[in-house]
Amino acid sequence: MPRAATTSDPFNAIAEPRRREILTLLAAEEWPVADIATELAMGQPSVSKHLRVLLDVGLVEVRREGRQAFYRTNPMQIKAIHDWTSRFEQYWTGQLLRIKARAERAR
Amino acid sequence: MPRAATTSDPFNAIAEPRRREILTLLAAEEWPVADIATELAMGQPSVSKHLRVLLDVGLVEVRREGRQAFYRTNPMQIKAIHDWTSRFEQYWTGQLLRIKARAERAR
DNA sequence: ACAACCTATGCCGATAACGGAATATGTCAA
DNA sequence: TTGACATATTCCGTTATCGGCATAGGTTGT
Repeated sequence: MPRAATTSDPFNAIAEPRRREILTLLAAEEWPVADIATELAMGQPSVSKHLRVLLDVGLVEVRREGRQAFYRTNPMQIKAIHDWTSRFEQYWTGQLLRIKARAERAR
Repeated sequence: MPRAATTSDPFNAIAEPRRREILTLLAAEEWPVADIATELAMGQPSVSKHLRVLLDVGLVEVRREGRQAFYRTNPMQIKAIHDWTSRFEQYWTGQLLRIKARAERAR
């Protein structure tokens, strides 16, 4: 059995490097599909398919205007992933403090 | 072409729900393989395979002692993912502020 | 209505991923 | 050495995923 569908799990949607590129691009402002394809050197159908996945998990939003579709990142969904990783924050700060202390003992 | 191998991309390794469970369990303290399997109700070979993936991308570390292998989460690698999501932080805080402002205007 | 345009979807072949069962590797104790 | 124990790997069948190409939908302008 393969993993949970990309269309239902934000973590899985993020797993694809191309989709992370798209999210980064669309973070600051909305982009039409064709421009995304040009900017990231991808085929238009490929971009549309990735956007479809990102849309299904709520990582992007669309605004349709005539025959164009403007996509933009929905940061709140990325916050969900950020929050999950934050649960480990106490451990890596502890680790960083130990590394720092060791460095100071060494000099 | 499928996506980048789980063994080379931390984001991809994290995409599997079972592996996230393992990481959460191993965050506070190290665990031997058999205990992980019992705790999470998974088969031992399955756990070993997931740990292998997590080890390859550096998300866990091992300490071998006799015939046991104690695994623990390596928080620094999770920090890498955390850092990527942080690039979007300015956008979701902005979004939260707008929601808050709208709520206050409404009451 | 027709053509140009932008975007979405369907089909294809190749590939990686998963779980489960069996088995291999390695370690300890008698 | 032999057997019990802990973990790792291999094999197998099933399924999701990706890119590329062709094409379908929907919109605008003539």
